[in-house]
Amino acid sequence: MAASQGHGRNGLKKSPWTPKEDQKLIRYMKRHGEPTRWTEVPKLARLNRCGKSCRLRWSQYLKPGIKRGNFSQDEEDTIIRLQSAHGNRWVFIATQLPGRTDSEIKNYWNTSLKKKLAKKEIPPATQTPLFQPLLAAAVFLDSCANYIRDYALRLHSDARLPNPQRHGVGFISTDPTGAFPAQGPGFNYQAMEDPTVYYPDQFGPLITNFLNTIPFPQLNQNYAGHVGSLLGNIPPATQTPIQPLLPVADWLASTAAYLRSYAPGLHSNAQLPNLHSLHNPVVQQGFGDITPDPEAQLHGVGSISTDAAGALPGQGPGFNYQAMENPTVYNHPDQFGHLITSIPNMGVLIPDPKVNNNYAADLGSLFGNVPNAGSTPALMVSESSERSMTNQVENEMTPPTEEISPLEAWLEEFLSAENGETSDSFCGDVALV
DNA sequence: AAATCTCGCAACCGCAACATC
DNA sequence: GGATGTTGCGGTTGCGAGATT
Repeated sequence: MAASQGHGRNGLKKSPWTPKEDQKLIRYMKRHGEPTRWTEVPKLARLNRCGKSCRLRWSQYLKPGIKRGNFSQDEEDTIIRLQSAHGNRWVFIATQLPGRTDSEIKNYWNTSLKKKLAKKEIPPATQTPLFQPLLAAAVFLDSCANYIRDYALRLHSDARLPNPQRHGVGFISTDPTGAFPAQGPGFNYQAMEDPTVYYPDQFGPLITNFLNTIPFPQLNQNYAGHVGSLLGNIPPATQTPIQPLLPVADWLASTAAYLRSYAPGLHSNAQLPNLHSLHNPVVQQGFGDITPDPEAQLHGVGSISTDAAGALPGQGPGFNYQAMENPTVYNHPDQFGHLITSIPNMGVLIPDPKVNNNYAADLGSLFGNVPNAGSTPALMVSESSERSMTNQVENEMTPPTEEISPLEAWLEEFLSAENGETSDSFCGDVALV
């Protein structure tokens, strides 16, 4: 233990908990439930401990439902994946592993998993220059999605837009002081063009804060434009607000999931086919002395992709960075489409074609900031497993449509290419911009 | 058998954020 | 608005059991 055996300066005990102490604490918790002030607990439970120690003992070891013992392979995989994507955010990681505590996961990581990974000599993805910006973007997109879900679900059925005809774009905003007088608690749906309609725009500062956290000016611009256009596409007159809001949240969450899934795949020895296409000093600096391929200028967009079978020749293991518009740059078919098809439950897709286009354009901006990314398979990304709740609500609210979406059309085309037609035709279709 | 090493775990520490006075 | 108290989180440390020498 970090502290010396026995007692601290204030006379409180600082040593391993005894079964007798555990029983006292358990008894107290059974009688009174979780306290609002832990500092009161030692006194009331007659324990010679500080409140902090009691809280820790209860939340990490004594609380019912806490799972002890060896981690399963599934749990291990989850920890590795989440740690890679989110860093040492043990509390968050613990929420994905029912019954496990943040402390236990942290210990397991520090004592076991880290060493295992080191033995495999996997270069830490966190060292790559793209890693942090991608995750920063993912975190923000997730928070936006949560915002939207949270507020959408709180909407009353009689919630109304302040003046959609006049202001055009409705926008979601939070008001820290409470609700609009005429609307449900905690929810504003205000005109973005005219933030003074009800209150000063609260969303602006949020975006500003976010933009300051990531070193991708192009992403920033595209993001700001994107959010506006995304929400601007909502036809407010024909639907209650909840219907368009949830797909928006879906979109944001799926984009975040996409970023998270790719960031960990980056390796420090990855090579870019076209460094210049990124137009980003952070990335260029990070990749050091790699000489850009002048030929690659033609290809425009570099895109991150994984190769299920291994690496492309001359690149790092498990990582491709290839030109998306021209998958034959390295004489390999595009690996990106294959990866996407491996995502479970793909097919629950974003309903608004405009959203799709914006989405693809946004990805383009992330990976190279070139126009016309709209025909790339990036359109297809959807990780529905992370949004089951939303889907459930959405399915209840939205009547099923018979129309085939552009995304589904693309998927059919892709699958038919996979099932017999030459992969060249598939790649060509996808690659054309 | 004794000494030493290694490793996992439990507990504490320090800091930041938040709440209350 | 500032001071003080409380909580939550990630990092660190030392004990103790088992393995190795």
